[in-house]
Amino acid sequence: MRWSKTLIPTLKEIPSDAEVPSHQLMLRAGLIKQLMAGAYSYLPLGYRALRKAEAIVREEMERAGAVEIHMPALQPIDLFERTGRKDAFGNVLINFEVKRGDRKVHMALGPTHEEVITDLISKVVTTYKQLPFTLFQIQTKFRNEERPRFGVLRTSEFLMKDAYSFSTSVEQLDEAYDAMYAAYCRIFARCGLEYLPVEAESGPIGGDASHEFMCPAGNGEDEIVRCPKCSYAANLERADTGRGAATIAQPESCGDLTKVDTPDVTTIDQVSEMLGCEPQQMIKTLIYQADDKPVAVLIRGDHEANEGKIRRALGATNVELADDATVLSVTGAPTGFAGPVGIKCDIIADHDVAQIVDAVTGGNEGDKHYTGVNVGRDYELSTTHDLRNAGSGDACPKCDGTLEIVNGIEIGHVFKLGTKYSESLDANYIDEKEKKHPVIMGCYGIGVNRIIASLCETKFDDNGLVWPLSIAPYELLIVPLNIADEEVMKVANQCYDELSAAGVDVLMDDRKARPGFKFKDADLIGIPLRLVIGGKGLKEGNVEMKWRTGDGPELVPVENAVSGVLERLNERRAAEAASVPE
RNA sequence: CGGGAUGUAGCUCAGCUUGGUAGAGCGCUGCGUUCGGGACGCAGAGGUCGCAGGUUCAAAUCCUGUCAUCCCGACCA
Repeated sequence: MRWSKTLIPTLKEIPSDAEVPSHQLMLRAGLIKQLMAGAYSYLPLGYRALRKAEAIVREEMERAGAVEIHMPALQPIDLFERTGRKDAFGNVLINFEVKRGDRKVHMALGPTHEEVITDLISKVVTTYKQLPFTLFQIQTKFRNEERPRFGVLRTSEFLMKDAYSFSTSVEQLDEAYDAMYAAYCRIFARCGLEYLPVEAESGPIGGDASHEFMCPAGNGEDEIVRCPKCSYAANLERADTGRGAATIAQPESCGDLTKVDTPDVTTIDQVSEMLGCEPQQMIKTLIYQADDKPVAVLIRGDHEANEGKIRRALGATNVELADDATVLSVTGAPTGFAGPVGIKCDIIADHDVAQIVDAVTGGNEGDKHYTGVNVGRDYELSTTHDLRNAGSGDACPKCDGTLEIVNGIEIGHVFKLGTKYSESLDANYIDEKEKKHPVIMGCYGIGVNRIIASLCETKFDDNGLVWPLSIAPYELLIVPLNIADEEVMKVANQCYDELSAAGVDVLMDDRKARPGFKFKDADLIGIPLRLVIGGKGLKEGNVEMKWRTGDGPELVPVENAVSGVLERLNERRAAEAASVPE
């Protein structure tokens, strides 16, 4: 492609409404242009990069045995009503009514396709002989994000690869899951991304039923807990701590249990300020409704409760904070004054709670708190659990290391769904004995735009983008320094023709511009290899080659220009391929 | 949905406090000189100052409303 024939509107200055690196660079390098919050046009360079990522995703899906299909983005709303996800999605689901003759049709723009594909399967699969298989598609998804942000990192319309596996047994599901997991590792490695598979909250199936693939990045919206010493990594929701159950005994010396007045003071911060104590001296008492049974959950004041852990510790299927009426009936006080002393329901506590000597808790009476609360004397515990979010400094659950928290961008997610959708949408098969079973499903998503955005967010320097060869919009940039010089243009055109014919993605900067101008743009758009053809070099019979991040240019005789480029590109391709796991 | 900020030329911004002919740099067009890391000169084009009301003889500037964008938080199958 000749620069003069395409559209690459580079910007010298940083647009004022871009804050994170990927947003700034994608705008400056002319990859994208905003239409509205959360919706961007992809310009030629951006779209080429996106399509290269898409091609890699497609290749690896097929290599893993998945088969491509294409489903409608328009979906009837009743599918979401049948799975209960119309309410679950809430405002995120873009849905509307359209008129057709004298009736109205209520439809949604697909935020994902579990419903549609399960409905499809329910209509075409009848017997175990058809299973297992995995289908995938690469398609635009729509989600009404409450707050789109960070340029292309979080948008209301985005390109997603979504795959779904259909199995008759857990073993088949595991096989499909492992194949997708391996394919994801290859995809992100081929895309030149740093990635980290982390354990994720897996819902009712439990076990290692869900992994998120994260790209570590300071501006990532997700928090990852990981151990620098071993390979343990999990998202904040899911991360275990290496703490064991506490020994539960009344402290040897402790103060008296005292009830104090704390009018209208309900939060940890307010109480600690009024009573002059630290939050870690306090016990947060949260009243949860666990499958319709109220339970008091004790967490140290400075910690955050983790509902997934609470649910697992209680063996409950559903856990949510209790309403005010329940709180009143259990504690005898309005919300904000709950405490373990004399409470009228079961109590479970986090490990750290049992260690607190002379704790401050709610008084189970309006406008009252207790001080000097001690386990064994003022309330009883039989054991303790891990009920809170892990934090930086906690012990690793897998080794003797110390956990740290890093931010990341979620670029992929693999998930063992089980029969949630097949049951609600009647996707069944019959086994050898003609017995009917719901199909066992898995789902596997990749945000294709996020591959590009994550690269832009993590691979750049002061001068601009630094693409890996595999995703770069063009592999080679030919820069004739003076387009008025016939000899220069002759060589440039010849290289362009021959390299294009050899299958190289070539961009030639044929603009009438001064060399410095072209070099700046070349760095900004970050094409990996640069071939500079100038009058000075040609006099000596040379052209120049330079990698985007390499040291100064390398002189190569004109006659070796084409073969030199091909050699270098092949070497780089091989080097990039070498980092891809089997 | 709560909190904060910003809307003036394609981009970055000044002008607003104290109302009185709409500005700069970059970019763009033409001509000329240049030509190895965002050149220079000359001549130009380009803006209903986000939008709508109001106050005023007069509003980019003051007031009210509204819309949009960005940031923080809540939310995120």
